[in-house]
Amino acid sequence: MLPELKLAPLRYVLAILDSGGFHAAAKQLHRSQPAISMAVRDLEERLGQPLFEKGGGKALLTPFGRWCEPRFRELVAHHDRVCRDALAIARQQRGRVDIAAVPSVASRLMPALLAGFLEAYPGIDISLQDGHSERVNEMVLKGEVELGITSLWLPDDTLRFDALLHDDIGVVCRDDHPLAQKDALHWRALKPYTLIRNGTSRLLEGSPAAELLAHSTLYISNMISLTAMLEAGIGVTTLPRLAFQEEHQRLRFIPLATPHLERRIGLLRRARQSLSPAADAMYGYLMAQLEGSHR
Amino acid sequence: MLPELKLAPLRYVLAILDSGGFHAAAKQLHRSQPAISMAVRDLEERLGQPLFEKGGGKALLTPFGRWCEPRFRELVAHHDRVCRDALAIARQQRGRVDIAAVPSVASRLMPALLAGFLEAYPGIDISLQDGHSERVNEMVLKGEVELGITSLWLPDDTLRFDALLHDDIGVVCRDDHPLAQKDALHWRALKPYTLIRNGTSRLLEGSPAAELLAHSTLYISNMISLTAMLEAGIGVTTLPRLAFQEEHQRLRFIPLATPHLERRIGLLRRARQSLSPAADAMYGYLMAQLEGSHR
DNA sequence: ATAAAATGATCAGTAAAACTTACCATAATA
DNA sequence: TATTATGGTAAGTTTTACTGATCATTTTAT
Repeated sequence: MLPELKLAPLRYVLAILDSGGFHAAAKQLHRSQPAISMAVRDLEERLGQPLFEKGGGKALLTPFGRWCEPRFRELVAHHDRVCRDALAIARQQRGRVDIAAVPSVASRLMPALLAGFLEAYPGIDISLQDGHSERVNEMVLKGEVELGITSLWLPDDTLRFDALLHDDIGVVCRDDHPLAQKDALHWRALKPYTLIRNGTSRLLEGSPAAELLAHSTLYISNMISLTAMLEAGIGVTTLPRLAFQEEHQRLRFIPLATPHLERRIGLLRRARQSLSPAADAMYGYLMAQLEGSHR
Repeated sequence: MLPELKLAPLRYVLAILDSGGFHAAAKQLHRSQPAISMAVRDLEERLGQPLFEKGGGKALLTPFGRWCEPRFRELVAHHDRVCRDALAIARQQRGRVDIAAVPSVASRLMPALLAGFLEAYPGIDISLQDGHSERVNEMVLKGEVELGITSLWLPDDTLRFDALLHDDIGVVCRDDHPLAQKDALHWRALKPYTLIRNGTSRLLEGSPAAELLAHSTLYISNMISLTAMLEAGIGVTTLPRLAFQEEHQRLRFIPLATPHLERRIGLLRRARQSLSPAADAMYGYLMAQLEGSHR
């Protein structure tokens, strides 16, 4: 029914018009002149009407050709636009990544990392949102973000986790607390004190130290509230080192030596789903930057 | 630099998405399945990114592929739109003709002709304007109209004239005028009477009757004014038969027998310029309708 | 007026592309 | 576990697009 107008002949026609003749167009397009003639003739046959006047020695458009010219230009321009945009995205010169990270990573690690990424990939837009690890997990799973930076939650065959760094668990208390002078702790050393649980406390689960959780009666999810509690000397808590905010001068972080606990922070992505070029750039960048640096 | 995205592979991709698989798309497109696979792979290589997920058995888009899909659809749709419109014009199902005609033809011949044309070519828009032959000539020459219907003015090698009909020159006078009873006239019979010249009077030039013009002191260009003058009995005039309005009951048309003068009415178009498909339809229609009918 | 140079068209042969048939590997289905 | 999907691969064929040589006209220059 509809003949297929290939783009090359359309370009030939436009080149003829722009350069003023078949020979000039041929040179411009690095083709032989008969190639141009034949392509134009084929195009005219498909359309059922000549585009160029046949008589004179010069290449002049017919009225039909004059009607066609602007549409051909638009169509070719449209093609080139789509082509250019697609390539820019494929080449990671443009695009967008949506990332989610646990708050500690988002606030402690990402600023420097994103600054470097923004410089390396100036055309890529980034959206970063934080959430606790469960929420990050869910966002990746639901496709709300392409990449998550989190501690591994539930190993899932629809998700893929690539470890980036290990983050030791420790105890945080005020500097005048009896524990504050220690260099390393055994979990039993915490038993006499009030333990404030927080969002990261479930990292203790499955270890001997889990016993502490059972005796804890205070749970604070918000990090700001938690540090306020600790600064008020109400109790102690456990935190991964990365989640410990060093700028609080009266708080101390003491590594938990026995059991040695750590969370594995890494990149989370859907397993059977490839990344967008922009996300792939981010993925590669993060892997390269954090490879070995904190392990 | 920019790779050329051929339209066929884009259609393949869309067909895969619409039909849900490579095999189904192949059947729908009347191609073999490997043809689809190879075209898609080639397209992916050109873009530098896969469009479909490789792992699973099903045809699922990558994020990059999801970005591409709507643009591919738009591009293909754009192509089809241009293609369809161009074909409609080429096939004379749509388009526009601008015509100019001398007033007599415009009012006496064109109504019936255009009615027929409108029926035969329902998609074609027509613009008809009238003007004296010199003006029609100029409009065709300047490209203001594609076709003129006029008596040949100056044979010009940039214009082409195709005769349609011969229009006899005669004398017009009131029914009580001495000449009104004659069947045919010799030019000298006019000498005693007041001759009113009009726009068609120069048709007498170059004939013996031209002598009459020298003695005429009244020139009326407007046909309504001219008939009013004739009805008032002020004088007589010469007119081609087609320009004589038979609905004026008190006016008579007497053919000029000696010299036998006629104007050749025909189609005027630019010589070295082909017609738009719509104008070509009009040209062919008019030639067919008037061929022989009035000659 | 004549020669020279330019225009686009034509034709045969060739290189490139797109496609088909046959077959393979893998994943979902019965 | 056999079956029937899926899509991928390879060799061979058809189709398309192109080149090089040549021609007919028209325009330009002498």
